[in-house]
Formats: sequence, C-alpha cells, structure tokens
Amino acid sequence: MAVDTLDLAHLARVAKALSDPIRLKMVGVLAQGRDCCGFADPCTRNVPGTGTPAGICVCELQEQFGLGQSRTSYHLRVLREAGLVTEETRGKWSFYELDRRALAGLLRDLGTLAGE
Amino acid sequence: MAVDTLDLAHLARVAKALSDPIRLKMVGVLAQGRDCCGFADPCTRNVPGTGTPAGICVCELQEQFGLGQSRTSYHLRVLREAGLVTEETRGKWSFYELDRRALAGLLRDLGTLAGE
DNA sequence: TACTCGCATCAAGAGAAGTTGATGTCAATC
DNA sequence: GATTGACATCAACTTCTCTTGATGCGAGTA
Repeated sequence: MAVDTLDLAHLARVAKALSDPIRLKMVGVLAQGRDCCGFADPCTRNVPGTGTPAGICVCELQEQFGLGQSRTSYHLRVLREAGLVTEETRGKWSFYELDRRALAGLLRDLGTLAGE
Repeated sequence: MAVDTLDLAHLARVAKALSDPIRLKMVGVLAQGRDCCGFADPCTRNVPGTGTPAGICVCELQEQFGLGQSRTSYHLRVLREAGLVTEETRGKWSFYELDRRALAGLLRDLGTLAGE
C-alpha cells in the first residue's frame, strides 16, 4: 500500500485516542477480553444463551480504574469515536469490546508510513 | 513481553506526537529519507566526505509543508521529544532523521498491549 | 406507577496543545 | 567586525482536551 493513499487525518484521530495512559490501559484490559465481571453484580451475565462473554461493562472498567462514572464514559467515548472499540447495550448495561481490526489497521498504516 | 511491563506513559507520549496530521506527514517524509534537498540551497550537502544523505533540513520541510518557520520547528520538537526523530546540526543547518527503532518500538508495544 | 440502577451527555472550569509574530543565537559570509 | 541566513525559543493568544458535578433517560424492579 502506498504512503499517499493513507488517510492521515484518520490516522491522527486514532493516534490521539491512544495518546492517554488511561485509554491505553483500557485497550489493554479490553484486549484481555476477560470475562465480565469479576465482581458481584448482575452484569456478570454473558451473551444470553451462549455463555460466551462479549465485552466488558462500564461499571467493571470504572471499578478497575477507580475512575468516576462520567470520566470512564468519556474515555470510552473517545475510543469508540476513533473506531477502536465497539459498544453493545444489553439490558441496562453497556459492554465494550476491542476492535482488533481497527488496531491492526493502525499498526499497518504506521508501518506503511514508515516505509515498512 | 508482558503487557504489565509496558510504560504506558511513554507509549502515550509517542502516540500523542503522532496524533497530528502535520507530524504524521513529517514522519512520512522523513521515512522516505529523500536526499536533502531538492531545492537550490547550500544545505543540499550531504554528510561531509561520504556523500550519504543524512536527514532532511528544517528549511526543506518548511518549504514542503508550506508552514511558517516556528511552526515547523515546533512540530519537529514534539517529534524529537517523543524520541521519534533525531536532530543533527551541520553548519547552520539542522537535519532531522526518523528514528526507525523508536517507531518500531511503538508498533511492538501496541501489539503487545493488544495481545499480539 | 414510582423508584433505582447503569450509563450517556451536558455545562463549566482548568490546563495543555497549537499558532503567530518577535527575539535571540550561532555559523557562514562579506 | 558587521551582516545575513537558519534555526530555536519565547510570549500572547486561541482552541482543544480533560475533569467534575449535575441532569437526563431507558431498562429493570418494587
């Protein structure tokens, strides 16, 4: 892929989303995709029927990071708007999942920019 | 390499340096490492004796990007402080070069964060 | 229906980042 | 030694980002 086909504005937006230690840590936690949740709360439920965990709910991230609710929500929104994570509402909970393709795309594009 | 050995603060700083389209474009130009300079100026000189080009001078970047001098200098400083580029003074010119290892390190660390 | 819970969003303030023009410094040239 | 050219840095300003507390809203629950 040629350098001049890169969307630098988009690349910059994704990089900006990753330019904060809190959000990087969130990506790390989401990447581990751990079963939500470790703590005693109804949101421990997995995808109905499948038993497969899908994403981590905001309350768990909030707990893990010791952040306020709106602060947690804000950083998740930045990641979401950059396309790095996806959100799915189930019941009254929001589950966030890492979009690995988006992250892989970033790495690929940066590699391209640097001439592999 | 384990996720918990990553220096997220440093990762964030490098990502922030890449969170601006101007700086991304600079990285792209420096990556091509084109012979400095294309335009008629004494800074066309390469490393004395070797004939090998080493870096691109500020005046060329300024010209290529159509930016003011202090603005160009500012963005180069951000890249330099993030460790993404190195600077070398020769005569009255400053030559900037991409530090490929730093960029490779970023890609590696992001990969690690995302669990490869 | 009223209440609570989980979450998004908003409004306001503090601080950081980016832009611009001015000033300073050092090397090269006159 | 004075001038010029290349560059860094500073000061002032604007704009963006982040944090905090408040408000709103839909989904479950009493």
